[in-house]
Amino acid sequence: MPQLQLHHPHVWDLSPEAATILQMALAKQVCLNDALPEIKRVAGVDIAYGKNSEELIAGVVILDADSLQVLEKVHFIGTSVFPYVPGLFSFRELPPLLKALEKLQFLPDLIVCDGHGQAHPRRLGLASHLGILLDLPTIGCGKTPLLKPLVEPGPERADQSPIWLESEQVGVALRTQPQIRPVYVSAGHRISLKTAIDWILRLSPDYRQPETTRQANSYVNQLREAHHSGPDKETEVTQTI
DNA sequence: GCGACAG
DNA sequence: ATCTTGTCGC
Repeated sequence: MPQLQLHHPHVWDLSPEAATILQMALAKQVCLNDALPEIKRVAGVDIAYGKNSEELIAGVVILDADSLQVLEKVHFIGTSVFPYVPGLFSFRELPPLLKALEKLQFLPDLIVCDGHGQAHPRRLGLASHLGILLDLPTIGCGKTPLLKPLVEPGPERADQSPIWLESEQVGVALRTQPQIRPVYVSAGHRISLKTAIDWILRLSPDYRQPETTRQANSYVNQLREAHHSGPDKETEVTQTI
C-alpha cells in the first residue's frame, strides 16, 4: 500500500517545551476556509488504552457520508511514547493514529476527531494538527471543553453558544440532542466553523456524539477486550476468599 | 500565587 | 483515558 504522505516534517520525540513551540508555528498554517471536496467518506478516530496507559489501540472507522454505514475499519496496536498533558494531546495520540491511517485503502474526505481543533490555547488541538499533517479537512468534536463557553447553549437540538479566545470565536458548545449536555465543536483544518457544525449535526441524528466517534469508540473498545482475554500469556487468579 | 486542564 | 457498584429508565 502507498505510504501516507505527510505534508510537514515531524519529530515526535520532543520535550513539552519544544512541542509547545512547534504548535505555535503549525497553528499559523491552519486553513479555516471551506476547502472541501465532495464529502463521500467520513472518518472517525479514537484510541483505547490499557490499564497502565502504556499499551494502546488506535482505530479508524470510515463511514459513508449519506447512510452513515461503516465502510472500512483499520487499527494499530502500540505503546504510548508521550504522556497525557492537557494542551499537548496530539503529541500523544497522533503517532499511533497515523499508523492506523496508513492502513486505509482510501483516505477519507473528512476526519472527525475526538478532541478539539481551534478551540485550543494555541489553536492547534488534535484535529488541527492532524489536518495540517495530512492536508485533509478535519473537525474537532470533544466531550468536555478545554476552553469553556461563557454561557450554556439553549436546550434544543442545534442550539449553540460561542467559545472565545482573544476576542475571536474558535468554537461552539453544540447541543446535538434536546436536553442532553452539549459537545464542543471547532474547525480543524480546511473547513469553516459553520460547516463543521453542520457536519456534526448531520453525523449526530440519534445520539449526543457523532456516529464517527461512536463507531470508532466501540471499535477500539471491542479490540481492547479481545486483546485482554486473547493474548493472555498467563491468567493469574490471585483471588482470596 | 491559585485554579483549571481535550483523552 | 481507565477503574469502579449500583441505579434509574426505555
